[in-house]
Amino acid sequence: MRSSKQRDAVLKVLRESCDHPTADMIYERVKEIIPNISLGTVYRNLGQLKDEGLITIVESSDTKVHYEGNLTDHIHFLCKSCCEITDVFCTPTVPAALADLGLQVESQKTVYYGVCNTCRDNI
Amino acid sequence: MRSSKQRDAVLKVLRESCDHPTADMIYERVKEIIPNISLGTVYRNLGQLKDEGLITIVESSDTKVHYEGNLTDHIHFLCKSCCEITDVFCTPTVPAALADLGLQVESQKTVYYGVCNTCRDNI
DNA sequence: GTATTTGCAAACGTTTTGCGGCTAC
DNA sequence: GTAGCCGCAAAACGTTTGCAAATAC
Repeated sequence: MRSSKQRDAVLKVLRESCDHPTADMIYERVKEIIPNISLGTVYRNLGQLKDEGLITIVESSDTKVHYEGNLTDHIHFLCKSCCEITDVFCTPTVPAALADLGLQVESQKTVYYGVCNTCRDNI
Repeated sequence: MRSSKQRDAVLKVLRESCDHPTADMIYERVKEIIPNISLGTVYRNLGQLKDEGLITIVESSDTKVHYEGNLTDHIHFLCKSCCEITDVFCTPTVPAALADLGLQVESQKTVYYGVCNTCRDNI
């Protein structure tokens, strides 16, 4: 992967974003640095950065894909009403930490990542 | 919400699916019950069933939306390789339960649901 | 010099929507 | 009878891709 100012700008924007922006939100922000960047370039770079493990995708129930530039270990609080995701940095007892923030947990969903047995056998 | 055989069929298919099908997967399965159902109807009913809380959306990193008809409390194991989601029903120590299934956890992501402070103030 | 990246625009796949006819109640 | 639902098809939306020019090394 060669260096490019477009990719640097996309990564910089994502590192400085504490929300979980979609591709077009990132596009709008990157345009402030490189006004003539194209949306296709943003998508291509997001894909490459993801493949390199420099950014992650936030699992969402949205049609749009949400990106995350903060790789620090943390969990997400998702508002049922506005769907906004609040980052919560890990503490021994997460629900207690959320309660301190005034956030009342109604339900939770946990996703564990790894390689399933079928795939492991095929590699 | 009035009853309709189309919506009943969509719900039945989802209740009997242990994978986490997308709208067009559901469409294909419902067509076996109601051959002339249209894709638009499937989408409309999925939206209504979701609004009624009878089904949920699986948070995914996909462009397509995945649906879930199993409302029993459980967590998801997502394969990094094939992206397939395995349901794991709750046990006191989840990673141990996964180890018993031969699934090695590399990382995890937890999402808590509720209503954020801003939304609570606006209601 | 060449392999990678870019901007642009067209193509693609998923989801939503408008419409006239049908159905449940 | 009428409000809600349907099938159909077109539109809308997010994302991907092909191409010729520009760029990094």
